[in-house]
Amino acid sequence: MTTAKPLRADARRNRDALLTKARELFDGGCFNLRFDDFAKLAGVGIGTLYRHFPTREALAEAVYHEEIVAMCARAQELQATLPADEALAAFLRGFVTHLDTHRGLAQTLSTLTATRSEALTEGGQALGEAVAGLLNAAAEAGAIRNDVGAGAVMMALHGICAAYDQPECLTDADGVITLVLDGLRRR
Amino acid sequence: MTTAKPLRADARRNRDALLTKARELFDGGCFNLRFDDFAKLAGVGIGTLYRHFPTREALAEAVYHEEIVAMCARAQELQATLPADEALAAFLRGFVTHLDTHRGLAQTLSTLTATRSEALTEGGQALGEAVAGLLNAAAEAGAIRNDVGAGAVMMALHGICAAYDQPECLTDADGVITLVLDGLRRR
DNA sequence: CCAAAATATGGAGACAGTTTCCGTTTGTCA
DNA sequence: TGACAAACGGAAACTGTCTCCATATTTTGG
Repeated sequence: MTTAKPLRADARRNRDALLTKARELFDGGCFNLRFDDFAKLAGVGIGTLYRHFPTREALAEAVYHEEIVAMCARAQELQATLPADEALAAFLRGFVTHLDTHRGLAQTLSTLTATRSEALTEGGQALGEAVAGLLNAAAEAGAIRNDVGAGAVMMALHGICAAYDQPECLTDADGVITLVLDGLRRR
Repeated sequence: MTTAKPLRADARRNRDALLTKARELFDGGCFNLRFDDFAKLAGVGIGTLYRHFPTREALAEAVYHEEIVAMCARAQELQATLPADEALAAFLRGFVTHLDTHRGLAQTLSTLTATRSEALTEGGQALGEAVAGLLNAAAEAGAIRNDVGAGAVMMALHGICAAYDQPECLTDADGVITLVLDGLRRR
């Protein structure tokens, strides 16, 4: 999935420039900038922009994808260095923190990707698997119940992402995580 | 908020036709139908459509608003007829059920309203207050903890709404509700 | 019941953002 | 270094959105 296409040097350069600029603008909260202006801002022609990212959503997806990959890596890392239940808690809390430091990005991505796409579902799945890994490990260690799946936890996270524009959200986000962790604890 | 404008007979008729058609189409999953085609479908001119609902989002909001009003009424009713903790549980479970029977609508509304608006926030607040009412009653009755606010529960619900397009969602949605209810229980 | 006033209608056309297309430029490989 | 392939840029065509106003409908008051 990562290979299969040896991109020409300038093409890669442009693609990266677009992606970088996109992340920057998205993080700043610009989600409906004119598409051709965006090309200008990134220093490439409109045609080039379109060749790399046929739609506004494709661009968002690419950024989103990078984000997911980083998240999954983090899950892996935590799982390898902490006890199962701590890894799970750390991941979930870290998720909220990350979101909080990239509010703009989160908000923009959730807006821009509202029209569900294949790539998006796929990304969600990848993240879901990472969460499932954390949950399974904790369940096997006897630290949490095993009758509620990773999908449920993903939904809760999704809720946090989706709501990330209200003022008091950090408190509420923490509340959700608390509810999820407490709800998961074997009683 | 409900009064203040005695609408002319034909105006009301057209408005209702638009709203009804919108609900029907949204429920069927059509969220990016051409706006002028939509007008034709509802049997009115484009100008009329625009006069009543200046944007696509305004239309979505109107439908969303009706939905919220119904939800709030339900909360009120449950609260009046059941013990606090049962009312809360019934409301949350009912929420999922309702969503499940109107998948298309839920999905469309969440897509269409991704660009947050004032009216939307307002609607969310109304629903949030209804949930807060249920929570407070249950907390006072000593059935649940009181250190997690309604906002957190709202976020979880939001997550359920937002994720409502995956195949296995009912199970996961139930999982979320279970986690929330168990997480809320005083330990 | 009718005329005047008020309100609403519809859709042609102006407009803005999107997307295609192709002549030119840049990179690659032998 | 030359020839070929890949990528570039942006003018122009296209597509959906939204405005505007002459026409039609409803309401009001005499």
